[in-house]
Amino acid sequence: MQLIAKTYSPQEVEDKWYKFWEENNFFHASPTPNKKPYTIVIPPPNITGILTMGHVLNNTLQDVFIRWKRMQGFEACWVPGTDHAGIATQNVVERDLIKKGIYRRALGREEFVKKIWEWKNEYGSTIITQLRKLGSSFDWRREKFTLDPNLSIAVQEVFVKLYEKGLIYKGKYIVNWCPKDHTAISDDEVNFTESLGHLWHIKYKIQNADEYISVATTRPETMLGDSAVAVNPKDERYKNLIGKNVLLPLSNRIIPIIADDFVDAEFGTGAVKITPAHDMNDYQTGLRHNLPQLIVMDTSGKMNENVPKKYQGLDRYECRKEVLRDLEKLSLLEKMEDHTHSVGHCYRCDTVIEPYLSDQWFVKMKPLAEPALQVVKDGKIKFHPDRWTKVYEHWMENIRDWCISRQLWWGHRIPAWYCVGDSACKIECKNAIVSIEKPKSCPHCGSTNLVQDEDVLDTWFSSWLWPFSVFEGPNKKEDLEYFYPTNTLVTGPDIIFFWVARMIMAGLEFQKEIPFRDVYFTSIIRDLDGRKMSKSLGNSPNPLDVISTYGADALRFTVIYLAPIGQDVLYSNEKCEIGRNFANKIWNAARFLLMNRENLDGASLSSTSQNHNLDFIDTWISSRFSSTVKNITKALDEFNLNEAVKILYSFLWHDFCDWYVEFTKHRIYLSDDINYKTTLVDRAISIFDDSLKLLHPFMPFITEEIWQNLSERKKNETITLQDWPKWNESEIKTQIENEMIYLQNVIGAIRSIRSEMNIAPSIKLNVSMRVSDEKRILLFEQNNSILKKLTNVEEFIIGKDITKPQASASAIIMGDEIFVPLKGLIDLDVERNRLEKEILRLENQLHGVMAKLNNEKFTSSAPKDILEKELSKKENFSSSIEKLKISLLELGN
RNA sequence: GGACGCUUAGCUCAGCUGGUUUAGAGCGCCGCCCUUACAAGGCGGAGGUCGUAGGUUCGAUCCCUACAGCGUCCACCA
Repeated sequence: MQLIAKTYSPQEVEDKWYKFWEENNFFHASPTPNKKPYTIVIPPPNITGILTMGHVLNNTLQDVFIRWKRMQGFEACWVPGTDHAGIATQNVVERDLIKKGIYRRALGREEFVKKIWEWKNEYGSTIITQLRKLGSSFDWRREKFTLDPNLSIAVQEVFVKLYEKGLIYKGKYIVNWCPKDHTAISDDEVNFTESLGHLWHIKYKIQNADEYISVATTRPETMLGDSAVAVNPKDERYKNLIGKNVLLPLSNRIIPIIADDFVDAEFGTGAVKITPAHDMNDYQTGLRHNLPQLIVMDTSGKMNENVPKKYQGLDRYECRKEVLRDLEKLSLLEKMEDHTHSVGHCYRCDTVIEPYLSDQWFVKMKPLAEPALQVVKDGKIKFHPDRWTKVYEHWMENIRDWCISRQLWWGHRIPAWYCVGDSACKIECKNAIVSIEKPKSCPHCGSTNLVQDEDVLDTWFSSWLWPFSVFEGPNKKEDLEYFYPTNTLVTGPDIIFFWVARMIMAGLEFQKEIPFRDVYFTSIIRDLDGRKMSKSLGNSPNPLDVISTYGADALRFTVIYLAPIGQDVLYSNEKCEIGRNFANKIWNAARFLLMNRENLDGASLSSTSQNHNLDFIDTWISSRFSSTVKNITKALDEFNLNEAVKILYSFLWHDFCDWYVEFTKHRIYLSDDINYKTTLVDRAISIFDDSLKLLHPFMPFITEEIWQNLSERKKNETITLQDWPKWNESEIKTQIENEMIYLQNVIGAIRSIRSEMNIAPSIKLNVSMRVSDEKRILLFEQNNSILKKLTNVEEFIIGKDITKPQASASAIIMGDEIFVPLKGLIDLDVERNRLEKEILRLENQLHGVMAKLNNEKFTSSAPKDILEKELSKKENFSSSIEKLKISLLELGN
């Protein structure tokens, strides 16, 4: 007997078992011909990340799938790893260095990258190591990092392939520029937030006329880069101005008034200033009208040399103030109104994005998107919940090219080279040479003076290869063949475009096969007020603290218990009491069994125990267990872990502990037969043993701890590798389950009467029952002494023709009448009240049934079985009412 | 502007393609119990006209329409 403590202490067992699992390599998977693979790749957390509740949910779900499949006999492979996270990491390390007085630019690229690697080697595995605390059964031998040499080669190969296929191009386009991070970011990395701004109306003077045209803008400072003023061609107000020029204030440049359909005559003044280098729409308009693209800011968002001297060097917002002040002085500011609009922010640092014209690399997405759209439409890849497929399809059908170059130092450098040549240089030499290796010389002029592109690739450009790049290495071919495509991807819906969609494209393009079959989109964890967990709000609990107070199992169980598929979860630490209390319940069930086992020690069991027939309750619990296995397996197959955990909770707590153990307890106490007792305990242990297996994927630590103590185990035996229980359809016995419901109701009724009549638990009662059915009488006889224990009844008098004792409380259970003589124990008014209330309730029910039955349309068109059910309901209700009325009458006498 | 989701007990949510549930669970609440596994527990109980208004149907928490509130995503916003 080792389970002595009355309450379970996770802290004392969790680390021990993780170490045991890891040292025995239970989680390692390798291609095994006679076993089916089941593969999950972790959504690689950023190396700068710390463990959040989001990670907890995400990784718990994956671990449940993996552990379950492993027990089902699959070669289950869960690949751990981390993401280099370009901008995020570079920022973190740069900030770190600044504290030490070291500056990135002074350090130089090579040294700075070296510093990041040092940082990575020290802190980069923090988060993934923390996942051990959660019990995650990763194949640690396969841990990967997106910047590992093998994975980097994969990135470069893919880049070259796409380039050669014409799907990667370089060009000057307007992109989302982050002035703080000094890099372009993709459309998807921009967060729009509504904010209150202003709409300024500025007067531009028409050239050679004493007339003005007013333009409306939210960004006056960009007027320094204006190339035109546009109006709608149908706008009567401005028709005569089209083709004329205006004098751009402050810069005093002459720019044309042009007509373009995109201008909405209703908005603002109906005239728009066009700044092709600093606005997405204006950029397009500029192309249509062949307008000059004047860049007026530098990469930090400060005004550059293309603006009048007084504005040069000013930050864009300071410049705005100056421009407005100057316009005011010139009386060119017609009016200012409040205007709410959405403003793009950098998803990393929240700085306001500047649309910025620059040289960038892009991936042409349409050709990649088409097959990726198809596999989802065809159901080859399924989303759970399904509604995300619509979102996916919409995005894929309207996909835009992907800007993949980043002006950072940390990441995969673009494998493109430029001739910076010699005197012999030709125009073609300026073109990029795309190649994994540095070319020996320029193919055009022969110069050996070549430099690599300064930019690195978007982090997602390595992430989208993750489901197959993780298998890069010496066994690449076998591993890929065996483990790819992976089975299930578990991730948040927030990265459906960033990551999920792109992985599908990359899988199909480079492996000619989908990367995974099912995508499980997790819930978003929020606080009790429904706010997203975030560092700045300080509302995100540290999972490690939660684990140390409640235990990893409790945390795992709780998040799954709280997270139905596709719904957000409102979480607070206190909710972990659900999991903790459940763990404790399991713990005590184990204590009960083992204490009894110990008391019986010495009794031999094997041969004699076989001689004892199964009691009613044994058949019942087997039936319940089989249903439970069946239903849990079904729920897991359907990705419904929340449902699975509830089924298990209810089975273990209510069926097993509340009823089966309670019955068994009294069977043990009532018997003198040591063999019988031993049989009972062993049966209970056997069912409990199997139940622990069902629970193991959800609560790996406590189940291992108990399982190891439940019987003699061989060295290095583990619940982790036990077979997932199978159910036997023939053991599911509806008849038995109904009989049990009957008994539960009888017991419940007696307890209820006792409680409502305020009869002390210590007072023994006598109970008579008028039972119609022979089988039920038999059932009573079989369980008589246990029923007496469970209800504290002195004597049951059961029969078909029982007369109601005087002054007794009564109740009706599934047609049978039960009488509890009260002989002065209580005020009969209480009972009268109780009966009247019950009669009223039944009468209401009957009323509803009669409404249906009196409706001819119902009786003529309802299906037969429904009709019969209503008829039998009617019978039951009216006979019950009658019986209760008689009881009520007798009470009055 | 477009799409999606949510609205059921005081709180957080189930209710899986219309009649088997007398609308359930956990927490909270009320009452009784420290009964030899468990007070992180046991037993009993109160509490809901299933967001509003229509419609389909013999029958609607469930299907349809409109509306309201909350939330999310996409697009656009001079």
